[in-house]
Amino acid sequence: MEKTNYHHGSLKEEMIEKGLVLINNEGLKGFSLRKVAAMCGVSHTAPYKHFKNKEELMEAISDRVLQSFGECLREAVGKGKGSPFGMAEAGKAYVKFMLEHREYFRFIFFSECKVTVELKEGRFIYKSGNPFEVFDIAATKYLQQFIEDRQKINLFILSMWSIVHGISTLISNESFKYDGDYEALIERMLTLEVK
Amino acid sequence: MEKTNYHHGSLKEEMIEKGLVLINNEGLKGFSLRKVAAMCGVSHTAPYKHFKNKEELMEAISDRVLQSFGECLREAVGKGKGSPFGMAEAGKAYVKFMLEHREYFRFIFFSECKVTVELKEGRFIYKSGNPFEVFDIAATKYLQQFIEDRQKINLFILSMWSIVHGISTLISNESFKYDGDYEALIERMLTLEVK
DNA sequence: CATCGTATGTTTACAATGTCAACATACTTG
DNA sequence: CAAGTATGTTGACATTGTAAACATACGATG
Repeated sequence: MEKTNYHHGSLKEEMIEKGLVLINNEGLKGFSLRKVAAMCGVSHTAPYKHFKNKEELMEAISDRVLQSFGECLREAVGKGKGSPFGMAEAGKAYVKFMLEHREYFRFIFFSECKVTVELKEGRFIYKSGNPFEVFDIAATKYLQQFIEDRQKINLFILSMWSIVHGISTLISNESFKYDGDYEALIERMLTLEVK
Repeated sequence: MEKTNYHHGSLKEEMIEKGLVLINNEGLKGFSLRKVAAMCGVSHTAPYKHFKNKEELMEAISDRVLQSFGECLREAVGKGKGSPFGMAEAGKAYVKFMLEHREYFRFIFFSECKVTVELKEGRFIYKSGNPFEVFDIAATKYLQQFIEDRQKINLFILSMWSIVHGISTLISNESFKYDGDYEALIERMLTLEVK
């Protein structure tokens, strides 16, 4: 349908899609606005009609990744119905996403990061869709059956997030390497913690 | 002693020192080889006589940071003599270092990272001085008294590293914020986990 | 339907950065 | 002292982000 070539038609969307491809191929370091523009067959300043600057493009891409990240997590927790280890399921899904999409994981957390959670006056504050959400959900769904102390639950949630985010960060950063199956290792780590 | 100005005398060392200053002042994003060179009052290519490239300079700076990081950790674990919570002490020290040197922490882990640990054939492999070392030390010092299963100890060590690295990463990255005292929060998180 | 304003692209230019090559200076060692 | 080497400088270039000025096409309006 596009003959005229001058107006691209859906550059904003394609910038995001090609951006995802570039991240996959060249990682965080290789990512540049000009490369993405070139991949879209467009001049290097065209993107500025759709994004204020590079950071805004990166945020748009991050949002896209975070969306599918969130979907993976919600689905994983949805499966484990009533199991007391709903938290562990959430944690495993978190790490699994990183294992299957290392560059995406690095991108959302190692570049300008939009994932923000606040613990304020004893309550977690975050935007819906934030990957953290899955732990909060799992906690309300399972953990409250065993623990009533709200503060203790918060600590547990935060610990779970920390541990899975920690190991994910270490692995995706190549700071930690393992000669076995990562998922099995995580499984053991998490059930050890939950005991 | 330096009159002649042409030969700096100790540029390599000063590049590292001024690099640390720059990281403190402008963080990871503001760090550039040319800026550090300028801070040393030297042309922008002079550093290439001492460092192969920017990355090598960053590694030298990282090494310097890792050294003081390691000292903090070893000291912290050294203090808690015989306490079963030696691991928690190590963990608290890890996070404390991040809290007191956020930009350094970000630098060593978010740029070209030299911190590498391998779990191979049931044993941790890492270079001496690696911040991970403190957990291994604490484990041999305290944990072995309570747990004999080597694999379980490994999982515990890895979990401890993950949780403190995770929360450190989240905080230094501003992904997690808390309206109270961070150190107290960590304390509660770790003792909750150790239980 | 013609026109004009606006959305969307292009060209050109510039500054910051990493890096290389050619050259300059000073230290050191025989 | 002379020569060679270590250390600095100058100048150049490619890559990148970004801004300004200009070009084109789409769509609403008369």
